[in-house]
Amino acid sequence: MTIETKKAKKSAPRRRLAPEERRAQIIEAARALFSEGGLERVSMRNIARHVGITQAAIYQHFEDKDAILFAVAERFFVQLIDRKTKYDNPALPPVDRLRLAMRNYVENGLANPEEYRLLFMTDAPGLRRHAPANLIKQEGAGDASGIQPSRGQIAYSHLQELVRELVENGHIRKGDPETIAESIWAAGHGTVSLLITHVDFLWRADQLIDTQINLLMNGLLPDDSPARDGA
Amino acid sequence: MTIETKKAKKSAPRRRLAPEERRAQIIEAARALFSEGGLERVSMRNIARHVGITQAAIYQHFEDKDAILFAVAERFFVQLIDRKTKYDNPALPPVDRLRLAMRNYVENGLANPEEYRLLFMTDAPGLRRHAPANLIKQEGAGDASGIQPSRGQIAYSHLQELVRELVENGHIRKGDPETIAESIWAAGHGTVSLLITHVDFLWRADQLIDTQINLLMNGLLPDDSPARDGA
DNA sequence: GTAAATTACTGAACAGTGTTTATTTAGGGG
DNA sequence: CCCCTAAATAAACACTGTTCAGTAATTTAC
Repeated sequence: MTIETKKAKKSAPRRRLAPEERRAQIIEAARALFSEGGLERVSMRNIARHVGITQAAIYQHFEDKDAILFAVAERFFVQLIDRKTKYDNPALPPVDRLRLAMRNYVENGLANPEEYRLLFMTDAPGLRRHAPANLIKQEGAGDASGIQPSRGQIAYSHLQELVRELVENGHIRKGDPETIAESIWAAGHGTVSLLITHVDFLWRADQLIDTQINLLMNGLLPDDSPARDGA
Repeated sequence: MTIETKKAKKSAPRRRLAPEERRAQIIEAARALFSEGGLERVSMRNIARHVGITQAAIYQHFEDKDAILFAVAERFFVQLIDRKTKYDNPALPPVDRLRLAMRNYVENGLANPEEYRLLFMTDAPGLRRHAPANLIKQEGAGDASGIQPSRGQIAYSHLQELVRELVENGHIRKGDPETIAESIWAAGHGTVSLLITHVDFLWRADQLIDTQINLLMNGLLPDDSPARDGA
C-alpha cells in the first residue's frame, strides 16, 4: 500500500530466443487459438500472452497478422496433399480417382472448418499478399516462370491434371477441362461451405455428400458408361 | 486564440427525428456503406457520421450492429423473391423452371456480393439472433407453429416445393427431395461463393455457370429425358 | 398556456483491436 | 571483456462496438 506499489509489478526477465524457435512458438500458438475459437480468438495480444512475450515482439518475426495466418493456413494444404497421396492410387480407374478426390476434399474441409473458412470463404487480400503467388490458380501455370507455386496451386493442379486426363481418354463427356475442373471444385466447395456455415440448418451431411458426388458424376459420365448411376 | 477556443466548437443544434424516419436513415446509410465497401466499411461511427448523429444515438433505434445488418440483409431475400416471381412461370416445364431458378439464384448472388457474403458465407450467430426464426430452414416448417418464417425460409421453401414436384412427377431421377434440394443449393452456392471470393482466380464466369447448371441437370434428369445434355 | 413526463440524442468513457515508435537489454563474436 | 546486433519491452495511436449519465427537444396532461 506504499507509494512503492507502482514499482512492485516488476517485469519478468526478458528471455531471448532464437528467431526460428520463436517463430515456431508463435505459429503454434496461433494455430491452437485459431482452431479452437476461429479468427475471433486470434489477436496479437492473445498470441503474445500464450507465447510469453508482448504483442509488439511478434513484429520482429512476422510482418503483420496476415503473415501469421498465412503460415497457419499453409498447413491445411499440406494436409490435403498428404491425404491425397495417401489415398489416391494412380492404378485405380480414373473415374474412381475423381470420386476419391472429391471425398478427400470435402472431408478435409469439414475436419478443418476454421482453416477452410479462412482460405476459401474470406475475402483476405492481406492473406494472399503473403502467398508466393496466387493462392490457388496461377496465370500461365506450368510455364517456366521463376515463381514457385504455392501449396494451394499444387493441390489445384492435381485436380486440373486428373480432369484433363479424364477428358482426353473419353472417360467423361467432352468439354473444356479447365471449366469442368472449376465446376467440380464449385460443387465440392458448395457442400463444405454450406455445411460449416449454416450449422443450425438440419443437414443430413453424409447423405448430402453422397448425393452431391453422385449427381456430379452422373452429369459428367457419358450415358454408356458402366460407372453411371447408383443414385 | 483566446481561452474560449475550446468552447468554440459548438455542437450543432440537436435535431430530433421520428423514430421510424431515423431508423430508415440508418438502414440506408448502412446499406450504402456496406455495398460500396463491404462489412469493413460499416462501423457505428461511420453510419452515424453519414446520418448526422453520434454513434451512441443509433442504439436508441437498434439493439446492436447485427440488428442493422440483419435489416440490410433482408433486402437481399426480398430481391431474390421479387426476381423469382418476375421471371418464374408456373406454366413452363418444371425442368426449365429449375434451370431458371438456379440462374436467378446465381445472378442475384453475383449482383450483390457483399450481401451474399454476409448472409451465406459468414458465421454470424449474432446476425441470426435477429431473424424471426432460423435464417433459412426451419424445423417442422409448414406446420402450424406460430412463428412466421423469415424471408430466407420463404425463398428456400420455393426450391423445396419445386424439387418435390419434380420428383413426384418423375421429371427427375427419384431420390429424397430434401437432399436433392440441398444438393442443388450447394452447387449454386459453390459457384457464387467461389466467384465472389477468389476474384484473382482466372474464372470464365459465364462458362462456369452454364457448365455447372448443365452438369447438375444432366445428373438429375433420367437417361430418357428429352431435356438432357446440351453440354 | 404552462408544467411534467418521455425519450432522442450527446459526450465521455471502457475494453478491445492491429500497428508503430523509441528504448532497453540479452547474448554471441571479436 | 567489451561491444554490437537484434529480440524484447512499454507506451502510444487510431480505430472498433458498447454503455451510461446527463441534456434537451418533443409530446402529453392539466
